[in-house]
Amino acid sequence: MASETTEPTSAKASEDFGGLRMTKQRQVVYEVLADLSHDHPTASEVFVTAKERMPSISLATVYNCLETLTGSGAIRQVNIDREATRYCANLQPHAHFYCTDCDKVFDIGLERGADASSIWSLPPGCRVEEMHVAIRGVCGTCPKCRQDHAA
Amino acid sequence: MASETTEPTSAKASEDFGGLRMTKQRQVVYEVLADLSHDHPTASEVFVTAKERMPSISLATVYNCLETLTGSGAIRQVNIDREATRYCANLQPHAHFYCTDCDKVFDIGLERGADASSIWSLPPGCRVEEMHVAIRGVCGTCPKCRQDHAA
DNA sequence: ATTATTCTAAGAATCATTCTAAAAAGTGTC
DNA sequence: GACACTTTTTAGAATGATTCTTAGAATAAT
Repeated sequence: MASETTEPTSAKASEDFGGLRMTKQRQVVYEVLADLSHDHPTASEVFVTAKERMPSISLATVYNCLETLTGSGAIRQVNIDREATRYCANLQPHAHFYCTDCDKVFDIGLERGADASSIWSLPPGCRVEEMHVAIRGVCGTCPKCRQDHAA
Repeated sequence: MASETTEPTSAKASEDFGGLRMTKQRQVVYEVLADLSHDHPTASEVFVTAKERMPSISLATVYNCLETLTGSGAIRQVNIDREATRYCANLQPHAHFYCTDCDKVFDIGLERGADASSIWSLPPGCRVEEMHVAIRGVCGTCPKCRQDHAA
């Protein structure tokens, strides 16, 4: 697949994402997501913004790209209940807080030194691959909350 | 079931579930779920078993009942990614472990004394209503998983 | 007993997502 | 640069879990 002799050919941004081919569409989708990451956009929302930057792109392609990027570990899926899957370019371990009032999703970091899996009494022999923490609640004053997490 | 001493009107099992009317269908759905709770059945799976006990029941009614019971806090929803919602009669705080190998869902209890929400640095002023923890991995306990480990 | 309210049943509708088939783009080879 | 080959994109159809709708049944209130 990826022949790495010397690379005077086309610059391969693909190497950043586990050897997958970095097409223009994937680039656009990734950039849109990185830009909108705080909003945790759905596939449709990514599509809207991606289309502004590349009018020819299709929804199916956005789905394909999001799946490929997720598979390569470049982005993460966020599922809150059974609502449309949202996507997130934040790769740090974090939880998601869904405000039932303003309908927004916020990233919640770990307390320093905390280990999210150690509090669960997992049976011996089982191997954890992924952990998704979704917290529902009310964020209080929504504008304030948004400010607090804008960083 | 409900052994009230003096009750002029009809006995209300409803009082057990936050004042909602305990119809026969809701009763059946709840009992099915309590019986199958370890399996974390989907609505369709609940429907199959409920239909054995009450052949006239419809899928839409099972959905309605599950929603009502969830709303009253008698049962809980379990969502793993965007797969069909599963239901669970275990009301203790617990996480769900989804084995990607054997496709089963297990309840995972908290380590004693642990507090699931204290490890997250939640912004001040926000109120947590619910917390869903989904862990993906390989359970290593089922025959299939043990076989895969050996291989 | 009569009326009002809530619940159930069956099927249609919805909507996010996946699939399909064909065209397009990229890759490697001469 | 033209050729065969693989991967990706596109557009629309298909899928499947869930929700909606409407009429009729059951239950509660008057």
